[in-house]
Amino acid sequence: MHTSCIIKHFENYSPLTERDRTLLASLEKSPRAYARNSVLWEQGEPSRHFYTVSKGWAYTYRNMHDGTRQVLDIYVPGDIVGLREFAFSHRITGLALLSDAELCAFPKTRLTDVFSQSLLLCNIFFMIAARDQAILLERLVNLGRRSAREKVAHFLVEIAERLKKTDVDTSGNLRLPLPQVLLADALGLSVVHINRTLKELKNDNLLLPTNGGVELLNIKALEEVAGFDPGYLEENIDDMLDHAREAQLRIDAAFTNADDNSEE
Amino acid sequence: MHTSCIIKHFENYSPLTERDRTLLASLEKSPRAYARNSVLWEQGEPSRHFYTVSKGWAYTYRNMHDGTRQVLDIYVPGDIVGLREFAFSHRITGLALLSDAELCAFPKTRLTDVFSQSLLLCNIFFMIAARDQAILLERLVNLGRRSAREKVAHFLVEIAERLKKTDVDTSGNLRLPLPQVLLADALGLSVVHINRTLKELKNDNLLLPTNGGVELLNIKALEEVAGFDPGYLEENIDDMLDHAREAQLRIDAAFTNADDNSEE
DNA sequence: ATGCTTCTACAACATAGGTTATGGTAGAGG
DNA sequence: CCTCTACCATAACCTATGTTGTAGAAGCAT
Repeated sequence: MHTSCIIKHFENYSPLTERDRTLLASLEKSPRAYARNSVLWEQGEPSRHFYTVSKGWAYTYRNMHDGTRQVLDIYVPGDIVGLREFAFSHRITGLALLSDAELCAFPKTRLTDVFSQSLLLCNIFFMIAARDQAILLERLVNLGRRSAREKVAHFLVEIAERLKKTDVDTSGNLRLPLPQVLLADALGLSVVHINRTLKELKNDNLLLPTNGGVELLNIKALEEVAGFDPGYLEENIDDMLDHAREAQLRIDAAFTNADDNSEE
Repeated sequence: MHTSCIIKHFENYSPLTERDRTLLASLEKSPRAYARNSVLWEQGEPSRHFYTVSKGWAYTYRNMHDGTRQVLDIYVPGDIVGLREFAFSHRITGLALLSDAELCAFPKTRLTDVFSQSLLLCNIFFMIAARDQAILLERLVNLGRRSAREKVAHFLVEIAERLKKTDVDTSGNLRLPLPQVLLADALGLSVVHINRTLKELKNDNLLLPTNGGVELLNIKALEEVAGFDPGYLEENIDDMLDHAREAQLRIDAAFTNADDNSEE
């Protein structure tokens, strides 16, 4: 039996009890493979499932009326996709793949069941949502108040940083499978200008545009260029999770107590 | 005794049981008044509380190294502030006021307690987080792929739309207390260009820059200019909440059962 | 009133980034 | 092998928006 990708992901945050693990596994259908450039859904379609990315790269986007598009976020292995549609019956963004990938679907409605059965998992889900927000926030800053050069550097560095929490190999030079059109649509720039900017950064020996992607040569220096401050990726959650774990124990105790009594 | 502002806010989403109401009220200290331009916190400070806005306007921002700043979101009465720091021990953005205001604080740590005691409230909190994300997403699109004119129109219209769900009077012309510097910092433009753009929109009879704010004269036409699609503000959540309510009933039943037995 | 400060207004000039166009390369598929 | 399709590269030219600077109006403290 394969190791569930969502369990692996959650154990990045906190050790899980056997019960939590069973619970998580229960809401996961087996992973499914998709080809590069597949569109998993378009904006407007009904949204009934979340997905976890177990292999490969994905991105969400929004098509504009004038034919342009905005890329909103990139997903790497271990990320959860679609959480933000919790409050919506329809997809508010499209999802497509940057590489061949494997994703696991699980139904939205079962999320509340999980909440009811494990306080710890409920808290972790909430934290993941908070982290997603922090990333979007930083992306906002990026679009609003940085030059093209800084934008590109910051975007690349952030993704490199996120990859570190993954089982993707990040030793040596890192190659990100991000074509220049995608960078343009993510950063609100034109492809031409992305190209100009990459050339500049290449001349400074910071990166190397390769076919269909970018190879990072000097992450440290890129962080410098970007004015990158990793604070928004470093959650500090142990307090909260301890609290949740204790509360869970109290609940369990109450239940067991009642059960014991009723069995006497 | 005053009506809790957070209860009012939550009842926008769903009717609450008496128990839910008590629970919510329990985590709320009484509202406190703050003066216009107060800074409630700076980025980097420890974050121990959430706030609900019961009166007035607030905004979050991020100061950049080069002295510029990015305004990230505006808050109107009924909004919850600080949820995104759930996963962080420190503030990742600053919070300041646009007008005299009243806010209620409640401690972060108690949120997990609420989660454990009411599935419905837990779900509503999650939905609010999802909605916040949807708003940030739209703001991203705004910054990435729209002209100054569209940006301004979209931003103003969105806020007008959000005000409708509030007990603020939205009949007649709406005056938003947003100075031009704030618009600039929110939309990634210079004050001068904001000024130019407002002048244009004023010539088209769409709005009227008033002292320290903007009066909207023709929201319909502004929506046209912005290409505004309100979908991202219209959650569809009844399914999820029904589900949560049922699950809560099942849990309660199990508990009561056990209790009854133990008291026999 | 007097002077602060904050916000608005507008002009002249500068530039980052957009647009259009053309050509190149590498892989995918018949 | 040839064609198609992605993606990349570079050039010439254009414009939306930024920068700097100056000035006036409105609110606020003394």
